[in-house]
Amino acid sequence: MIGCELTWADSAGIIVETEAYAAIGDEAAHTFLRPSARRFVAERPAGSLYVYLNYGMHWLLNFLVSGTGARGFVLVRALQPTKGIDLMRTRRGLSAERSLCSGPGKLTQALAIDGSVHGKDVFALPYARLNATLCAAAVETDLRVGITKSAELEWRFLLKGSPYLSIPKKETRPRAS
DNA sequence: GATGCGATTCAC
DNA sequence: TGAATCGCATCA
Repeated sequence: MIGCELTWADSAGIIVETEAYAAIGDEAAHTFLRPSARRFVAERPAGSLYVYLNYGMHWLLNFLVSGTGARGFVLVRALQPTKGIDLMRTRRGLSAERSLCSGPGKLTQALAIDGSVHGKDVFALPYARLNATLCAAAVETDLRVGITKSAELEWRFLLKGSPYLSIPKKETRPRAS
């Protein structure tokens, strides 16, 4: 999904950062502890939006996805704003384009996404659209952010070199001698 | 019912 | 570094 443009009503952005959460065996995923999340995976089609309130204040946007034999969620963590940027500035209460969508809670605020769309099929929403814009996006992986369980998995995906990431890739720089 | 804990963000 | 703030799971 890195490099795809997410259009949401009046605003849009290119997805530059995501994280994967597996429905089975991933201790950091909601499915690991929550029956409601497991039911969601079992009952809904791929493309369903899983939107939940984090820390009591931030809406986080996930897509239910289906792979070869495995299902799970893709958390959208950062966008490069492309449309409705002034609208985003108003919703975010700041002007720096770099900061409008550089975090999972920031981008939902910028796009005005909240729990009212939880469970909806993104392909059935008239005002939502997901389309590829980059044919050969350079994708890097990194450890997931803010995770304590199953923390060793490199399931964060980044558009290489993008200035719109929530956090830059943790570099394994060669030790100075 | 009470308690604890986050897939975060922002100000100090 | 800490506060804001709420849904869900767990336990009494």
